Amino acid sequence: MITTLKDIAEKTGFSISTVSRVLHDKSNKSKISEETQLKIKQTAKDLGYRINTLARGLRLQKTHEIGVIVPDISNPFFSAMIKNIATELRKHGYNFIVYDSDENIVIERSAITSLLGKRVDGLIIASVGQDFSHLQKIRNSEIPFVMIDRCFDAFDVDSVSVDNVKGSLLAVNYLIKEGHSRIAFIQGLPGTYANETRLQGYKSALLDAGISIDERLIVGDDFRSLNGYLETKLLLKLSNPPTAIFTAGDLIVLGALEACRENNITIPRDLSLVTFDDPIFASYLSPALSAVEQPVTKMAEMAVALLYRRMKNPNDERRKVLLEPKLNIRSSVTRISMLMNIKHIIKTENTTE
Amino acid sequence: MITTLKDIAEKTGFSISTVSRVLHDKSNKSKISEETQLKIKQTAKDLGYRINTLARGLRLQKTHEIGVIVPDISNPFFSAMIKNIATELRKHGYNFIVYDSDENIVIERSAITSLLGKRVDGLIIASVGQDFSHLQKIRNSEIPFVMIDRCFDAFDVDSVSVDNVKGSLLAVNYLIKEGHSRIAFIQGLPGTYANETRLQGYKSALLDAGISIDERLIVGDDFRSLNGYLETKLLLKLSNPPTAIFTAGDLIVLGALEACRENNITIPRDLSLVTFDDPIFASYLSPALSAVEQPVTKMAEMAVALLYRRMKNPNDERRKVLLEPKLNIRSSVTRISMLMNIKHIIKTENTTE
DNA sequence: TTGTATGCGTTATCAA
DNA sequence: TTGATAACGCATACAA
Repeated sequence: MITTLKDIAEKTGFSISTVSRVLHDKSNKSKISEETQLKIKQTAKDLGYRINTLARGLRLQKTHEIGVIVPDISNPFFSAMIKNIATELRKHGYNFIVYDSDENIVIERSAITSLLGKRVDGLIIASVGQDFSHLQKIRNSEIPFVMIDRCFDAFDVDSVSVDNVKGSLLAVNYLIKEGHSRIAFIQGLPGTYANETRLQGYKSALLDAGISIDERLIVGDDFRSLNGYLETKLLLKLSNPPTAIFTAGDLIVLGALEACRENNITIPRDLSLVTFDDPIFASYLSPALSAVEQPVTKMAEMAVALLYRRMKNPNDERRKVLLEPKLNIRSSVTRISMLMNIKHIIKTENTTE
Repeated sequence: MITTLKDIAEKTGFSISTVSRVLHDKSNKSKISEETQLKIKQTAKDLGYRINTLARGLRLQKTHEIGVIVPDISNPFFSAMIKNIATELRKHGYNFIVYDSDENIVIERSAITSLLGKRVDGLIIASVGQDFSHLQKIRNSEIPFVMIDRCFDAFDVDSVSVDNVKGSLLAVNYLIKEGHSRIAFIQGLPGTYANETRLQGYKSALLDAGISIDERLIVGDDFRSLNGYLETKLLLKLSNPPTAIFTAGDLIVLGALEACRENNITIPRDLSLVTFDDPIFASYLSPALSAVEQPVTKMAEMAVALLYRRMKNPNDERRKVLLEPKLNIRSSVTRISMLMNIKHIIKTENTTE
């Protein structure tokens, strides 16, 4: 059987309250004799007592737990984020519970329900992000929460994300500077904050450079690798294929690489590639991948800081923090001239039946 | 305020039990009039009622939660494992809570305490694995649990892991077949099941081939990338450096690659490389990495199956499941002749000051 | 068909 | 210094 305070009380002859005080009350208010303390602590140990946090949480109306929801734990960006959030929360003495919504808003909703059912003291959410009606409800209740990475412009809550528009600008401007004008964008999940802002950056970079937007070069609908694979295959089949691809996330680019390899496309010779996100393995890929890096650690720190502030001062004004992205130039982009561009087109037409 | 059954009872005029039955009792035992049901359900919705799972768990002595502990969420192998466990548990209608022990046995212990405090119905643990006294306690209590990936031979519990010895044999035999005899092994955390079994496979492969073991070629002490980096640097400085390195995990090999790049070592020309674990990005690395693949999905399925079985039949005999590894040969290994071997040594001495 | 009463394990208030 | 008791929110045996 699982040992409870009652068991210890019966065994030692003291009351439940005394046992509880000895075992859990740090406040030192009531002085309990050394002898009693020792006896109780010893039998607690003997019986393998472990506090029931369900009961404690119920009684205290506080769990000291923070709920965290991310769209995909196996995405290196998010697993790094989780690690950093964990470290940060531990400093504040909080525990946390992670949920993976699998990029699925239905699962996200049930994750929130589940977390609120557990009466977590706060919530950090990287939303799938197509809709925020379910989040509106949280904001209206008194539970503190902050959004991270996947936010909504139109939704007034504490949030921290990277400046996605700027990140895309950095990447696409770089491609343009290297002579590219047919630049494709493989999107993540449409309608999500991360995707729309990155798309926006892509478009304005082109527009600013006087390059008109070719809608056939804006493709894809998912942040996972299969999407990158499929869309790259299709892009390569275009009669006038792009000379460069900019992908919206680190998993997408992996799929793109796979497609290129299958089609015997050598990067950067035949095709240039830049991606949003800069996973740990980017510099070891073949070729080393130029990528837009997000400040994950800082994002996690900020998110926890915002959450903590909101827990202490529930009525502070809400803040939206935008962090700086950074372009890491490696070797997946080639400089092209007009002539090379034409050569490239002819060649691609021949190789991809 | 957070809505409770009581609030709904007061608002509708029915008793708490009736409300509870309408909202949660699927057993259809007590017939409650359509009218009552509708009224209660409606006000529950209006008031934004969410069940308090702390209270329910306390009352039911069942939480329908499974605790999962892994040494490092950001390790692609474990994050993939988590995803698969999640999928599998969902099928059985279970929720789950993940903890990251950060390869730290102290954190692992507190994770277990925390999880048991939450009264999870079962536990799946990939232990840091140097010691199992804390796990012994769990086994002696009645909570079902299974170990995954990181097990203990001497500890009789349900467990599922890959045949690590065989995995190493596969990798090292392959290197030997390609002409290598000076093969280094960069370990993970010593004293852990995964590490010791992989080391054992490494050693017996060498011994079987009549190659004596050079202890200077067995290095490292951690599954993370920094370890791979440092040890590779040191190995390259040896007066008689290895012609091949076998690493114990996917993060280690990333560090090794970094070290090689910094020292202008070209793989596989100057050095061959094989690793345990086959992360999603292995085939896109430069060069594509030959790797020992673990059947993650099957491992997760088996773990959940074992756990489920133990929950239904607590007294079944305990099982240790060993799954088959698979060597994926790509292009990080070169065949060497005796002559090349000598050339290599001379060259390496020149390049690495 | 619905209500009453009890207890799950804990903490806090009040009393001794 | 210690104990009795109520309450947290819920589910269920038993009553009505």
